Amino acid sequence: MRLSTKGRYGMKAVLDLALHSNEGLISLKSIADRQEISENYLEQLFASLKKAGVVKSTRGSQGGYELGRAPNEISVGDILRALEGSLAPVECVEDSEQPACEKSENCVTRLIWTKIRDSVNEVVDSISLEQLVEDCRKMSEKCDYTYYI
Amino acid sequence: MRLSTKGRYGMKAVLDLALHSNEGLISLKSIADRQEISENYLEQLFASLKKAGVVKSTRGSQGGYELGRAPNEISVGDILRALEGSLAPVECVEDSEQPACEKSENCVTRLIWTKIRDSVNEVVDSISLEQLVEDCRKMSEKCDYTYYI
DNA sequence: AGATAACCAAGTGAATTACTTGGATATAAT
DNA sequence: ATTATATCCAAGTAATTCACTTGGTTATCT
Repeated sequence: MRLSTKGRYGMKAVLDLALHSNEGLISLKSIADRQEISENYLEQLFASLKKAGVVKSTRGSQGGYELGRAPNEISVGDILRALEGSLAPVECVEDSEQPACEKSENCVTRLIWTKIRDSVNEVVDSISLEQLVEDCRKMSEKCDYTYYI
Repeated sequence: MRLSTKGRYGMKAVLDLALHSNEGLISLKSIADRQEISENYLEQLFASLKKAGVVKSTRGSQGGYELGRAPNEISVGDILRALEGSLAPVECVEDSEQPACEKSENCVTRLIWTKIRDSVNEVVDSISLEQLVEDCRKMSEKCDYTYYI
């Protein structure tokens, strides 16, 4: 039941972006340097994030990324699902997936997987990026938020 | 965030065992046949389940497995954690793990992982094997519970 | 003695993960 | 114009993990 590095790195990267949003466009290189993540790998993650509308980009020199929406309109769930896909514990309860298997009507274990899926989604959807930024500021007032994420 | 086959197969197998518990000791072969899981693979899963006290075994001819405790004292969480290890989404919030990383005190994303972990554990600990058996009986009264799991 | 079934360790092919490599393209500064 | 800086994009790849299989040993009942 582990999150992959996509979810973990991506979460750190987007929070980093949010914390530096007052500085205008942020390059992946600067995020990569601060968070010690491969810049090329971050590119892949940001492609997914962009597709989901979590971030938007400006190309060329002095270009970079910014948040796609206001921080209070981006949830942890938006970020994680953009990177990890569905957060379902098994394939047969993926939100999109309709048919499941032919036994799904009489499947008791499926009820378990559904509850786990809903519970996880509820948690991650209840936390906004805005909240995280606030928490971060409270945690270390004189910190430059460079590493402490 | 997917469960591995250990968790999925193991869950099915233990429920199968519970549903057939009136028949005395149950061999892995019979579970393997009914649930269409490799018997040798089930052996590995049941080694973990036994270690956790979820099942107990009797060796030799006519031997087999039975539940280690009453069905109302076995939770889905007991079964899944026996098979999957901690259900934490990242290493740094594994229940056992103490040190995490040196930044954990000031780590905002860690709060997210903790909430996900707690939420998942809450769900799986709230469902007992007894409940599942009841649900199963209700679902198909005249079914022999062979496949519908 | 034979059959049955749990117990155990190690091996293995396939799939996935976590990247890297090597570009092309767009834009601003010089 | 040229250069530097960035995003964008498609493949490739080493390492790890997963999902088993293989080949036994040991215990118990008939």
